Amino acid sequence: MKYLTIKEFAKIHNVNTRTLHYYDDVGLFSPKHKGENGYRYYSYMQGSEFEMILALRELSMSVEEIKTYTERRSAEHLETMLSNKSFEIDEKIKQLKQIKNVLESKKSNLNLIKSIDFNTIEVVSCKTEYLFLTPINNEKEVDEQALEEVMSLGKNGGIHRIFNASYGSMIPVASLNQGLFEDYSHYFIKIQTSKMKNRLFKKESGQYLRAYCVGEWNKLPQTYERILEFAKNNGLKLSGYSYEQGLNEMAINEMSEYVTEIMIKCEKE
Amino acid sequence: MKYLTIKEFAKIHNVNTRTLHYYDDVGLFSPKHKGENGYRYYSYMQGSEFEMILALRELSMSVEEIKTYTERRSAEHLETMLSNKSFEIDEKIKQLKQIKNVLESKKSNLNLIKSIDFNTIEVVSCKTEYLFLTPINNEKEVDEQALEEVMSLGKNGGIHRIFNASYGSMIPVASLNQGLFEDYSHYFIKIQTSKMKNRLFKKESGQYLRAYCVGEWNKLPQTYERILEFAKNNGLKLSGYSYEQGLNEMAINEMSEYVTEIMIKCEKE
DNA sequence: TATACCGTTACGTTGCGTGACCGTTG
DNA sequence: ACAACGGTCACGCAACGTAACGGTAT
Repeated sequence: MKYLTIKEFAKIHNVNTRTLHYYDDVGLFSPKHKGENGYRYYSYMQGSEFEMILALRELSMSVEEIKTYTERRSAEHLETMLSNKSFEIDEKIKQLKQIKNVLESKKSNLNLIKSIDFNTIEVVSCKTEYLFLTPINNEKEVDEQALEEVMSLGKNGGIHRIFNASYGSMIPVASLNQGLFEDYSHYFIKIQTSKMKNRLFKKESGQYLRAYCVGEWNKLPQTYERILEFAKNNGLKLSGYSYEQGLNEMAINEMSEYVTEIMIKCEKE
Repeated sequence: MKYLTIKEFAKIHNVNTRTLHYYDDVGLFSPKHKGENGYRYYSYMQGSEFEMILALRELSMSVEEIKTYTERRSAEHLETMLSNKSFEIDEKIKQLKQIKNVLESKKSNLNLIKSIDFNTIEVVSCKTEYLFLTPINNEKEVDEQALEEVMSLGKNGGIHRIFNASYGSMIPVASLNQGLFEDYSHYFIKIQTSKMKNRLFKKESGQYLRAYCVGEWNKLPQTYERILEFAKNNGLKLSGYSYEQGLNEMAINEMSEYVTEIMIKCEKE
């Protein structure tokens, strides 16, 4: 039988020779023969075993895991492992698609922002949303348990985070009416899920007044004044909270370009 | 404004505080404020930036890459990056699907093997296959260039390897007819691609005699004798090469269970 | 005062990449 | 004699995890 030197074998399988050294050292994959000179000689046939190892590596199995598998080789063992991996691949694909969705939505958001006239105040209709709230400035504690649950929700898809969440803050309309434009009562995280509704704050569907504020936080009071005037002129009754949300933090370098979206529930009087 | 301590922030985003320390150290992501006591205070609003970083991390971008991006923030920059990442995700998904196919085929192979009667010799029809050959025991060199090309082929899918390849060896029928059952002339790697056909060895489609050999290599000569007798008794003319291939290396612990599949082109005389 | 936080070292981990240095092979 | 291999150290890398030790907030 003809043997391949380490370099030949490495080239065929497109890995660094160091990888073969390493796998030999840790006992994951060793050459069929070692010469008296200490040289490693690989059989051509070892290729399929090695490619299998590389495939498992590609599925981000650790060397240790792959090793324990190869050491207890058997048909059933292999079969269950293959099934598990198949399943995991599907999960991973789901996860990637989810992240892709997030990125795509960020992208379309960017385009949306381009076309917005930040001076216009409009009334738009919104669907119901669910928010995880953190109260500010009072004795109430964060609902730790709810937070746990929100986190564990994501785990269903192998993701234990809330990539797509948007973050914002709320001011009660009552405060606005008193001119207290910085009386923030809560921070919120928007949760996009159909489950767990009962443990989250429900942002009602309906008509919302929408305005924008460009620049630093200190420009917000002026915007609120404009909003209140607009509501008055158009016979709109505001209720609930004002929801503030940054739109483009990821696309700007200076706070002067920062765009805040403000939404407040309203009704015709 | 209310700030979150490092632990609170870490909990919300489901990371270790050390990660936040680290990101602060390397300048990727720092708290909005530092107290006189040196404490890190994160603003709630930093959440969406941080989640973005986590999303990019999930796409296996290095900290350095993410950093260079966040440092040169701009709408176009963000947009092209998002587009690139979207594309890469699709590639990654393709790759995962490919690996999954490999695993699935290994699995069905396992089941097939279970149901095979290794004593029967049969004539079956095969499709054309393309093999990358390495000559044994003669002056001819490996076709380095062809190997390069085979390797680079895979790169089209982001994969630069040939996971699903099966490996085997060949004996000329002429040698078999002379009783030279160990006169191996080539090793082969089966390439499953439609491209590059002209640089690869073509294993013709047609009728093939198929036999199995269970156990060590030294059992092969006996199998070849049975094959030759079978061919004689059935008026079959063998031609070309005998193709030997291991079927279950990954599922066994002892060579005594090793199954070799032997295929030889044949025609009715 | 207790204890649960915070901070800063600092060492360990995985899976190799990249030498350095020296012996072998053709 | 030569280059081009091979071998064995051995150090370095990312991206943190996990203490260890001591200060701070409540």
